[in-house]
Amino acid sequence: MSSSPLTATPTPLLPAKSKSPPSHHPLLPHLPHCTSLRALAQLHAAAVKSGLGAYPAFVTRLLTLCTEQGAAPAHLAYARQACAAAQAGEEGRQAHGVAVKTGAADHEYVLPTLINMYAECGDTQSARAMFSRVPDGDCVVSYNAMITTAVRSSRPGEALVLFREMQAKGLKPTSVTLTSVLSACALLGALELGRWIHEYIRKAGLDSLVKVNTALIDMYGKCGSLEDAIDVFQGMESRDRQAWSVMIVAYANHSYGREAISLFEEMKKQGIKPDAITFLGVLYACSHSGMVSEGLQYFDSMRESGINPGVKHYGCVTDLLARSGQLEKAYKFIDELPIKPTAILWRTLLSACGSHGAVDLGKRVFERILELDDTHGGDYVIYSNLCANTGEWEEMNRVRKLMNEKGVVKVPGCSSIEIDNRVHEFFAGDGRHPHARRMVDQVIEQLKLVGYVPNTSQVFHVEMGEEEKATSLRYHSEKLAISFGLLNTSPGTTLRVVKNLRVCPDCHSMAKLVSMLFNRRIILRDLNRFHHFEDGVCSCGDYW
DNA sequence: GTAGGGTTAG
Repeated sequence: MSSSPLTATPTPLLPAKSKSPPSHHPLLPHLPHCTSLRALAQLHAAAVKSGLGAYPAFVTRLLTLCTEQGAAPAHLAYARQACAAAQAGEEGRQAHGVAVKTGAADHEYVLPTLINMYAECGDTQSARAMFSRVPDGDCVVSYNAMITTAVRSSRPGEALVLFREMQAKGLKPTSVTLTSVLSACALLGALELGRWIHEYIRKAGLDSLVKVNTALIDMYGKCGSLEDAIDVFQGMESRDRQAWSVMIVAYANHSYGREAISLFEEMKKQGIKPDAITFLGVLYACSHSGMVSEGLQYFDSMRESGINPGVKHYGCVTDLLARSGQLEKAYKFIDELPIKPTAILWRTLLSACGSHGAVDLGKRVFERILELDDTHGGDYVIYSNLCANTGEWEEMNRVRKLMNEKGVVKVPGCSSIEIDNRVHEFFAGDGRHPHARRMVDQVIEQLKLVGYVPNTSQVFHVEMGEEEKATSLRYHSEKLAISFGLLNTSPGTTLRVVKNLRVCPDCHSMAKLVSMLFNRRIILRDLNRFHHFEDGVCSCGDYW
């Protein structure tokens, strides 16, 4: 423990978020009458419920009382929740100040809370400062807090580095560590590591915990191994809503719409009530399996289940309509929504215009997007590609010019491959990664040998004949084809490789081909994360 | 004290 706890007060201070608080806090006058910590907790809960939990004067007063009454570590948690909820960095700092005053700041229960609080307020630096104060040897929970934070901020690689560090120190991971690390694996598509963790979980006897199993299902689902996800799900003794939901999403991700839906029906039969996210999974499943009418029915049935549709549900319905080619209907749907449409909704439609070659509507949609958000590089790319594909060269040039004028930042598309426990990431237009070059070259060669034409995501369904199958396959290929080949090996050659490996015969043979090439299991998936690529070294090289 | 699920995207 440090003898000068004040040095723990972080600098520089984050500017306090200028959320103008309401002039009156109905619960504030009650605070002084709370004579027990329990009463304080209740009042705090009420404040959070009313949305005024982070009202600065309220938080300050709460903290003062906590101090007076000998703040137990748990009370800092109330403050943390309140501060995090409002991203109130300043009030969080006050909570920290209270902790320092009461000598609780270095308490083994308090440090993780502080780490988490700063992380949730976006102050990574202070979170790290707190972490560095954790003495070695008794810091599993603090590690957990850091790992969780990294995962939540989409930095799975960092989470894995911390996990390794923990192990090197001989710290025993808990179920919390393992669920977080599994989430990191899911984000990275790191199946081999995920399996290793699964083995560890079995040996540690943690494989009956619902949360752990849910994380496993999610990891397997996102890493391309649906069978393993099903195995875990079926092996569970009890399943809660979340477990059912992840399994539904896993099916959906693999384009098993029917299975996703029968699971949903089964879930309801067993008396588990779906929530908003379960419905998202169901809608997602429908839109990615071409089940338009079913999707619309489920959308309509949401209110009967007492759930109000949110933007994301609208997004799924837009996708459902647009992907199936009902572009005008999708346009009307967005236009007539009870809420103000977001750029994402229009973007969903724009992307479908792209795959359906609908320039005219695409133009209208593109304009709607620009009204809302003209900083998103992807919109310009999709629209200008659409123009190029339909021969609208003038329009294409205009868009490209516009893009330059606006100085839009292009975030490159990113794909990743796991080879021998190592996740490699590749970025659009960057062919410097040694594995990437070799792989793309070889894959292209092999594809040519079997008569596979690059850039053929549209070709898949053409040969199928049957209308329904054709539509269904188009979903697979459009959704699942990843722009692995954005690494152009020769001018004009774009290769697309399929993400989820067992959706259709074409995809399957692709996967087989790729794994034959390397004689080992390979996972391909797309990630849209931003990483730096310096001196020819991919930052993912350190992950595992 | 720390933990699991969610729309679009070249």
